[in-house]
Amino acid sequence: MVPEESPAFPGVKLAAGWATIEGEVDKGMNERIYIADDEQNIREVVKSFLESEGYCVSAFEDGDQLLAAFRERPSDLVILDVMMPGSSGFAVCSELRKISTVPIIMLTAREGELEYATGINLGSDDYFTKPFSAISLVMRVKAIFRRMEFDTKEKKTPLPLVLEHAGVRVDLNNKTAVLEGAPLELTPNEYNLLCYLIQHKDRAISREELLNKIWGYNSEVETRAADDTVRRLRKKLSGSRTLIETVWGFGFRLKERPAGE
Amino acid sequence: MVPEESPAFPGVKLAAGWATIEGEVDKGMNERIYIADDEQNIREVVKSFLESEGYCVSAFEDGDQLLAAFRERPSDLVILDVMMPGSSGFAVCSELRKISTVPIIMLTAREGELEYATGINLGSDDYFTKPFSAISLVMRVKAIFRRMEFDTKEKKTPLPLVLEHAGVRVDLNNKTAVLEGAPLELTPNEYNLLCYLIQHKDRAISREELLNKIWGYNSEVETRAADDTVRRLRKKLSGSRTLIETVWGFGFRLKERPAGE
DNA sequence: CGGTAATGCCGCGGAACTGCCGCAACCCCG
DNA sequence: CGGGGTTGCGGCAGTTCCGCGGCATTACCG
Repeated sequence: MVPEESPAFPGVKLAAGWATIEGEVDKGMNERIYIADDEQNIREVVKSFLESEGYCVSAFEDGDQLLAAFRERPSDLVILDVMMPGSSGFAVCSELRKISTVPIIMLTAREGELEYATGINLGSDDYFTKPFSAISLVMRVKAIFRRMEFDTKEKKTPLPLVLEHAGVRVDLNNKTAVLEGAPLELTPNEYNLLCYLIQHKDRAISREELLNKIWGYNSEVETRAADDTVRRLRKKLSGSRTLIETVWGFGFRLKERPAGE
Repeated sequence: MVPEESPAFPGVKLAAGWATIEGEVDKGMNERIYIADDEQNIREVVKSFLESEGYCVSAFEDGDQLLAAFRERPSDLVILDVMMPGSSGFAVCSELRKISTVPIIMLTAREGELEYATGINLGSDDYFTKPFSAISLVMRVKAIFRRMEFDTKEKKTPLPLVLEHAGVRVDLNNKTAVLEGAPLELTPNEYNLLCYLIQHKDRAISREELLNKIWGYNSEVETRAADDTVRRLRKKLSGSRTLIETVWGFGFRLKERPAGE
């Protein structure tokens, strides 16, 4: 990556050393973050830092604008200054909490402003006292997203821990698959595909559905990508009684191979 | 606008009309929760939040009172501060574990990061570092109850004081590890990691889970940090029958090396 | 206040994975 | 039976992921 100049701070190199706080490049995750602060400095430096980590950031001059934008289109995380013209950060926080459980980070000028919240934050997930380190803030943001992802992942763990179909057994706990007793080496995509197919066995599933459920709704892959994974999965399942049929012009369907092949 | 004061707790600001988290409706379950914390703020805020979610909450100023109440009438979940007058949260946790398998959530200040996973090893189910989000805590509580409901039938074995796996023995009392009779020199992180892996042997564990459970929910380390500790632990375990597999694109899994070689 | 251990981060190189391309085979339908 | 769209296949290249050595910082300790 070529060192890029911050538009807000000419002469300040973003990529020199700290732009890549994590070796990760933009993965296209693009969680959206709203930030409200009346100080232009703070807005822009925080925005720059977060954007360099791949987040989609919108900055607002006061909390009311942020609130309006949030009602229009919610974000995945909110950063609020406490001291702002118009509604205070606390008020905005409360308003947000009426309509959402979005994670909120509060920024405050003095330690005392949050004294009542020592140890706990009522509505916000965390708070920072100015002056704060932009890197720390970025880390905290990432930690919050990490925790959220873990929570949601744990939450949607379905009831059956073991899927089985025609000699193929998939253990959701181990993330392992077994074919007639022999372990089956599957890549992540193949594994997810197999799970989804078994959970919807005997049902015709469109390519569109597969792409949405396995590759994600905002995936940019082409339709044929599903074909490839199906093909590779078929190869590894060859010889078993599990069969992935093609539904011509539509998608696929998992069936059990009839006895006399 | 100023956030309303909680009628029950003057000085503690609560937003009017908190949206029920996840919009779930009160099912009238009324699970009972005990919480012990010497800070009144925390007690009352947590109590309010949990009660607004339909739980029956009792708060105690220290762990001994909680313990006494628990012996009198057990609760369905316990929240323990680590730093308290009288018995520490860890001590209370151990005592509780002698008589019950009740889920326990530990709270601690951000300092003392080395003992992050101590609570986990003592049998607590989760670990929060202050400051934490009350909403996150509530979500965690709900997740625990959700999981409990799922494996009600599954009988939890009382937490063993010595973990063993494929020639590796870990003594939770001494915080020592032995490999085939020879003492194993482990750093704190390595020790905690090994404990967690053995306690969840054969299960695929994501990096997020490792970071959350061992480094703490508010930790700011990068995900690759887990890789490093795994690597160093692998090195010390090389030559044993204990194997830490990598689950590509996900995390790790502890297994026993097959007989061959 | 130096020395040692522990820990996390960086960058690299290899390996695994994955989407895409072109082509041939296939299917449906008139 | 022929044509147009669809699907399967081998190969390929770009991307992502992971383990490793090395290094800087921090914590611990005498």
